[in-house]
Amino acid sequence: MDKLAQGLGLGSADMSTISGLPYRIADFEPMTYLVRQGDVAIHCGLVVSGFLCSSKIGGDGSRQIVSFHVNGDLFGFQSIFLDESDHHIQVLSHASIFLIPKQAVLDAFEGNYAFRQALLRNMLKDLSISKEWLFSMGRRSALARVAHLICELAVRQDVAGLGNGLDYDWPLTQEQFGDATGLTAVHVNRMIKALRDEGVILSSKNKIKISDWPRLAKIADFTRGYLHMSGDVKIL
Amino acid sequence: MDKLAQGLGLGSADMSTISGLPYRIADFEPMTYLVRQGDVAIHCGLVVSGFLCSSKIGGDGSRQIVSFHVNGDLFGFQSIFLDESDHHIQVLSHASIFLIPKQAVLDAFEGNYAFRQALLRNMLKDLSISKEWLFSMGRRSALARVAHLICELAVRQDVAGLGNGLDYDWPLTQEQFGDATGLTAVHVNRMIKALRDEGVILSSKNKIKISDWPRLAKIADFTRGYLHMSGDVKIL
DNA sequence: CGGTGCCTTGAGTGCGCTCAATTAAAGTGG
DNA sequence: CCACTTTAATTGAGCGCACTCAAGGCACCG
Repeated sequence: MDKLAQGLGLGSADMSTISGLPYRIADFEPMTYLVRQGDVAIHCGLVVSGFLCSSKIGGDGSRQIVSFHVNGDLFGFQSIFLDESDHHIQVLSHASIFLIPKQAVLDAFEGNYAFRQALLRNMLKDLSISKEWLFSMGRRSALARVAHLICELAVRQDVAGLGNGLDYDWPLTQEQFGDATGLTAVHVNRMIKALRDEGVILSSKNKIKISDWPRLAKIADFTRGYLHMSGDVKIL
Repeated sequence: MDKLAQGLGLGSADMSTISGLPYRIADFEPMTYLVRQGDVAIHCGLVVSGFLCSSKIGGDGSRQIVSFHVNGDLFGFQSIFLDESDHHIQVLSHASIFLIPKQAVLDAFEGNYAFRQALLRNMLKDLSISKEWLFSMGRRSALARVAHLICELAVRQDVAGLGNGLDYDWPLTQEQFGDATGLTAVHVNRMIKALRDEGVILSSKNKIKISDWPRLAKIADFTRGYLHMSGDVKIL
């Protein structure tokens, strides 16, 4: 619960504001969908623990992951003013989620200073990450994109209190990795191999260890500014 | 001024809230930068008239446009909680802009219901568009991406009260078009030619006319849901 | 111990890029 | 009003990055 407050950028004193909401906590199995594209979403969410993604499916069935959600992240707010969700929200690991009814979110947004500020910060961060991803997709090579996402998740998982800085649980299959970077699973595999051969990472199925952060960051053209993290990051 | 209120989704009664802010209106020449990546931004903005873009420059100098701003759009809010801007904001046409000091934005966000709601809607829209662009960049072909941006700008300019639905002023050079779609100017040129040859658009240097909207939307895999427009659109 | 998912690697193809040259359009100054 | 400059659009030729299709390996799980 304290980690949660931290993740939201709230002091423990403010936590009453969050726990004052008519939330309910629910646990989910890996690969379950919280919201499907086209559904009418009734809840917004806050990740207590676990790893989620939002994705869009195109007319021809192709899939693009558009964001990840880790501990402390708020998500699902686009649907506040939109009846049908224009994206999926999917749990990728075991996860515990605060579910907050849409109307309660709007009420808290109006009535609760700490929540309002937290939501604003969260949305600005989300927006900033989206735009960095846009840059990645448009202008970075496959190798740089793969390296960049590894860097981003290292920092975000670290800030979320997971893993050990340069050494963390890798939450994605190569298929999902490809869906997030706009690549095919096959090509993601080759890029990971290239990074391994270069000696900048060590990876096994569910783990990753960054053995040469400066070089990886260089390959990725990674700077953490866009993550809007206030500090307390072990890396760099 | 009424168009402005409309763009913000505010009734004319609420306009006092906006004009109560300590704004100043400034006019800008095409191609001027309002904010540069790395600058400390002191203002946020609201487009009264004109066409702007936000862009990011990578370590190697490559450029990616990450969003456009048309009449009624609020922009530059990422810098509220971030000292240095992580992107450029550039005026592409002659433009009139409300400039609102950062602190006044925060004050209005706390003290002014209409402004708070407008900002929330604006950010959700911005986020939603970013994610649609991510899908475009990751999963759509060059032809579809080009077609998709033509569709998006048609609808947005239409809602902003510009142009004539399917017939509007095209605000971008092919270089900029490429920067927005993650393509080179040369390839954008070829894709436009393909759309012209297909008979779905007519284009001259500064104008575009969509001669077959259904087929263009089909090629683009375009649906306007993600634009969060409440209605009043001539197209479709 | 067979099944099933995921990772890995190879071979060949094509989309979008690079480099380069030409044309068209829009200023700009004499 | 016309030479001159500059910026944008257009088109061609060739290349390479990432894709597709395909086969095999490895680990986990019934």
